[in-house]
Amino acid sequence: MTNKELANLIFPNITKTIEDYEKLYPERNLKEGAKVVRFAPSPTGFMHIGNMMQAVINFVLAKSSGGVFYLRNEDTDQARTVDGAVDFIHHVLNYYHIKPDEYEYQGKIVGEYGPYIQSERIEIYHTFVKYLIEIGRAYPCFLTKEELEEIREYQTKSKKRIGIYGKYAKCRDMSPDEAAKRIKAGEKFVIRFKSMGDFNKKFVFEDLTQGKIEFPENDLDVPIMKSGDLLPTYHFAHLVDDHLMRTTHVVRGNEWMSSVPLHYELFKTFGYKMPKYIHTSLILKKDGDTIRKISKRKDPEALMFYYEEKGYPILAVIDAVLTIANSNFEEWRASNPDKPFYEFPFSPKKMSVSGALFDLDKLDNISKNYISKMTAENLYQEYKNWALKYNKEIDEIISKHKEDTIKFLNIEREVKKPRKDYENYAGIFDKSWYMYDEAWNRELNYNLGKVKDKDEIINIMEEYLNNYYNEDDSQEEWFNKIKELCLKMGYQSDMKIYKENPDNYKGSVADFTTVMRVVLTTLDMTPNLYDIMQILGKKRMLKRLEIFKENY
RNA sequence: GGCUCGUUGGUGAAAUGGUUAACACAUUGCCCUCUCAAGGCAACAUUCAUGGGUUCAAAUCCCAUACGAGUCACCA
Repeated sequence: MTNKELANLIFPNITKTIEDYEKLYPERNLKEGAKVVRFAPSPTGFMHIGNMMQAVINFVLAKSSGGVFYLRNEDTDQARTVDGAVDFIHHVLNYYHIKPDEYEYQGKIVGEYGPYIQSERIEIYHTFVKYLIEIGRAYPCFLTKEELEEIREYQTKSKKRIGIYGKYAKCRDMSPDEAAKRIKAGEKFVIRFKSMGDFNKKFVFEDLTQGKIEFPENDLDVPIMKSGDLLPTYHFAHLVDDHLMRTTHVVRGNEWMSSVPLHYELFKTFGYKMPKYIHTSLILKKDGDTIRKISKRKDPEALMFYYEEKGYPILAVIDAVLTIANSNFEEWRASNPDKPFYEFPFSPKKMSVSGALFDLDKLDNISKNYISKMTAENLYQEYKNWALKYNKEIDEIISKHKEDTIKFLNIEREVKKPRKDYENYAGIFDKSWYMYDEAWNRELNYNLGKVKDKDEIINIMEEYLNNYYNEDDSQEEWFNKIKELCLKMGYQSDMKIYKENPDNYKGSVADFTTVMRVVLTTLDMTPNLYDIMQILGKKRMLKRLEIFKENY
């Protein structure tokens, strides 16, 4: 029996050849320098921040070069597939507006190079596997789990390199006749690649991020097709798909670096041009004193749910990711504050080689800046969208008081250096609840400062609200009146004079306004009091005073 | 254990043999100020994992050591 006959025995229904596919998926007709990239997650878990980084890098690479960004679903591990993972990937890409040009979802294929779901490409893989068997570069292997375990144990004990190579590749030189006999007898087998590499020889590989790296040649006979569902392994699918889909740049996690020798040999065997590689560093997490890989289980911020639930602006998350991904992004952003992120000239060489800690403080900072630059209307809309999804009570309140909410959000906003109060939408209500009467049915804790005497406080408030406050006053008039009353009641309105002789007064104008602020909001730290009073109006302020009388 | 990569402050990092080791975040202090936020001004690595070497000169080049990471599945 020949190899060809053996191949036919294993794949009796495969009639196409690899040349057929070559014609079916021709070279893409793109302008010089256009990059074809892919985001190829496996649905074995929910999309996390590391995936996000790759998606963003891919998107930037494609957009900035006039290329193609496609999404491929790597679902060859059927056993570990997680329900909802695929939906979530699409949701995230949509939510962040980093949509692929080509994809396949809910039965719809967009693009000429599909199917884009690996489990639907099984015939294609089989064609390529069949070809390898025909030319004698792949073979069925009948080693059982137990036998493999034995080999590994022996190798470990005798300090040999671990893996199926050389004399350990027991089925490598089996005659096609025997293989056929065992297949016909119903024995389980995988297809292994027959490596011709020499571990003692080296070759140089160039990674776009890390530069030239010297590797020993691959000499492992790695499985390329699994026994049960006959799906390809990652390595083989990578070869077939990235060749046929005409990928020019592969962005993938650093954990793939060590399979480069295998991939190199695979591409060489078929005579295909290898794509360029950008191996991204891991995202790490500081856990007490140790630094480790960020964990989906332990770190809520690892999963992309987190940022949406907290209500971080999408562009803030993307900027934070790019800040980690590329060391000169921050500088670029500083000089191009209004450009879309995908115009950033991403340079793989500027990627950090070692893993980076994902810094939530940095995200907060970026996010505060973004939110501070939104218009109040815009922020209200985003805030409402968030509340609609994650907090119905807040949604109800802010919808009912839309005008006041926008006014409040606008305090010290339309100025050159706006306030930076909020890092995400989830945090807004905690910093504005006191503006809503409905929210006052909580346990009240008045954060008073120097002046704590209840009668004195009531005295100040009544005097002020009844005889001084006028809602038509400008901020300057408002403050002059406060100073006037404050002097009259034994406080000092001039901070400099006060500081010279603090003992001569009941307090300063700051202590005086703190009383008002706390009665009206319970807090000693709020945005501009004048604006808050304007929004509240006299009637509600009097009501707040009543509440104070009852609760303090 | 084999292979590969890495190690600059609390964090992200710049510097690619040449005076005081950029910048940003965080932290702390001061100023401004009705509080806060913002802003302004400071402080924060006598030193670039450690030890040798090359050089007039090293965080930068070489060697060794230590430590860390990834990988070594019919998982991706």
